[in-house]
Amino acid sequence: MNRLNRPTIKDVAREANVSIATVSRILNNGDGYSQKTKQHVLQTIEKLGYSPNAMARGLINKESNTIGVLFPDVSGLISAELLQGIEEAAHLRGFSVIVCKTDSDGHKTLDILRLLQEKQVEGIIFTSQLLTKEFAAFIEKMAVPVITVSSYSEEKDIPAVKVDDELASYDAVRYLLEHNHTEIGMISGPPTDLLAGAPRIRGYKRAITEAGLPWIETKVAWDSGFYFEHGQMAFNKLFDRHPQLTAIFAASDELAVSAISCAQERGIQVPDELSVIGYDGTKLARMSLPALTVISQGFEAMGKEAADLLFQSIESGITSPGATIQHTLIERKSVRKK
Amino acid sequence: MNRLNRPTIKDVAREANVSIATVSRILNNGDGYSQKTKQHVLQTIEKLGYSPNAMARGLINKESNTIGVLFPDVSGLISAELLQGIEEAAHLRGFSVIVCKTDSDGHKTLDILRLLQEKQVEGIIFTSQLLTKEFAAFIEKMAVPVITVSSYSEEKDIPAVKVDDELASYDAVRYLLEHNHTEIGMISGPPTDLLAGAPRIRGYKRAITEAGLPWIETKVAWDSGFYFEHGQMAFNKLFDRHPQLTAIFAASDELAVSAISCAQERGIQVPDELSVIGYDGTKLARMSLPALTVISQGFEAMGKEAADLLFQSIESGITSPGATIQHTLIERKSVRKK
DNA sequence: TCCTGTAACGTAAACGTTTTCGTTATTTAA
DNA sequence: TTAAATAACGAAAACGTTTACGTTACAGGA
Repeated sequence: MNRLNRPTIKDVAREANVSIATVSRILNNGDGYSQKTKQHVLQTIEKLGYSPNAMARGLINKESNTIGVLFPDVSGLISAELLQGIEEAAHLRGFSVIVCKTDSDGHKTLDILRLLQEKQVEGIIFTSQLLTKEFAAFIEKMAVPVITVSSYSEEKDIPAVKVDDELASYDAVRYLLEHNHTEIGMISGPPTDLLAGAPRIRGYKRAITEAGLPWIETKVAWDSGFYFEHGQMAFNKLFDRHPQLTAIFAASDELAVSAISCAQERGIQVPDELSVIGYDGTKLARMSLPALTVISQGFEAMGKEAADLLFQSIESGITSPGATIQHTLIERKSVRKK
Repeated sequence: MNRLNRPTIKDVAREANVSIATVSRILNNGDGYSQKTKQHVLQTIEKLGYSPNAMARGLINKESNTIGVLFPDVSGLISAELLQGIEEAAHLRGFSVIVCKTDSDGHKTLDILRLLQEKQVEGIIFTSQLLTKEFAAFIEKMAVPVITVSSYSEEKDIPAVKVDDELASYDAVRYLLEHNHTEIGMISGPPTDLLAGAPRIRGYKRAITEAGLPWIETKVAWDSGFYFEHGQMAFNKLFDRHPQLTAIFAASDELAVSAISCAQERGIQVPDELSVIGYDGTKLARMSLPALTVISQGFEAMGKEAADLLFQSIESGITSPGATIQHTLIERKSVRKK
């Protein structure tokens, strides 16, 4: 008996007067036993409360039925909605998901990868964080499929599931332009952020210049991130220099909501005097006041898609090509209609 | 060589001309080897890129270094913030966390428990869902510690980490009373919800009656849940019957935010004409407009506390007494100051 | 000198499974 | 009737570890 006093397949075999091979065959519904013994064994399994040990099983089958998911931070809506989709897809396949938080710390990330390797995960989903060459090399040695979500890799041939950030931003600003805005500012993430910073700024710039409007660098402002707290300073920077702005494109839902708050503080009405369009399309956008018009990434579906692709890789052994997810524009109440 | 061509301890031993026992001893820094062989073995480990197999290790040690966490739904801020705390605590102990979503489905929940049992998790955190006798019986047989969070069990002796919902609600309504409100309505969850419905209504009722105000049943309204979508109907029910209300206690952040939206729709100013106090204290409350005054449960800290208690149980073998978390009232801008 | 102690290993069993071979007994075909 | 096929099992190896136990070699004490 083990420490936990859990019955093993041996206990079942002994109790049922058969060999462990027979019990195993019945559990995996192979063949090589009569219906009578099957019933009998099933009954003693029930009687003893036996449950197979996935570690022993995995040891011999070389499978853990587990994947690992890495988030820089797990406390927000983006990770939550992604996880919802991932868990859903995993559960359908009988897989479990181990959730890890990296704190965007390279050292910790490597530690986590090492841990996941020891745990024999069969695949890895890497979200919202640059997959560096170092990480890629490590995972390469792990010899399990990876897929990045809302990210990409320094290394080629790592599949990615993401929206086209530049195009999505372009569409957001186009929408503003189509509603007769010409004084459009942007609250962005840091331009040094190659994942969600720079590309969105590029989209903004392209839409502006294509519309024949002057490209004015100070019309895009940012702080150090994409959270609500980062919005305030950026908003103030923006409006101190450009009080004439009539529209803002914010690079995240939280930044957009922050902008609305700041506007209100200055007595600027949204959307009457200032239109705001967000980016992400989390549940927060629906709950904003006024409800936020956004470019939606559809995180839950994205998570599901990523997991599905990962499982395809796991089963087929061939690395997925990835997928670019179609963003959508959801019209709500934060942009003044023309 | 295995399917993944990963080197095993045998490969290391052969390459280094020692026995696997020696390699194992070095890896677990026991004693019984010279510094010279240690260096040599470490080098060949590095050279081969060897990584121990946690399943084999766990099989013999009877440990998985893994806990399971069950959420009814994983897409919201509450689960996200809880998870943040849980993951943090687990990682410190070298544990991994498997996240499962039950969809509040009893059958699925049992399936998941079975799966976690097979995976040999060493503990279970059960959140925001009633731990029925059936579940408790199953976990009892698993012989691993459980702890409920924001919930409780039909069975005695199951430790719980939660705030005192009734008291917290009482405090919320007291706060409203102290700010000279006498016409106070409540947007609640369904009173049939024994976890977060009934107790919060009780707290409301107690505060009202203790203040000498009449208990009017129609002043508490609800729909089928605690989400943003559930708020609208409840708000309308409430205000159609009681347009004189000057304050609302909402049983969740989302319901509170929903109330503010609905009020705005009716041209009611918050907080000038209507004060709103929320319950939960997620990040959403900070981002609301006006920023939401709330009873905060401190989910991240709660998750951490629950995990810490669980690990104590795992290590000591004795079942935790649980803990009731102190709620706090965070004053922001959604309640009119007296 | 011989004995004892200890450092530095190696051998092999054990963990709980799956699976490849047997090995029976029974049925079927000729 | 007999040979061959098949159904219904059991024995044992294997998966990658840890660990109890045994063994060797050498140092030090008497």
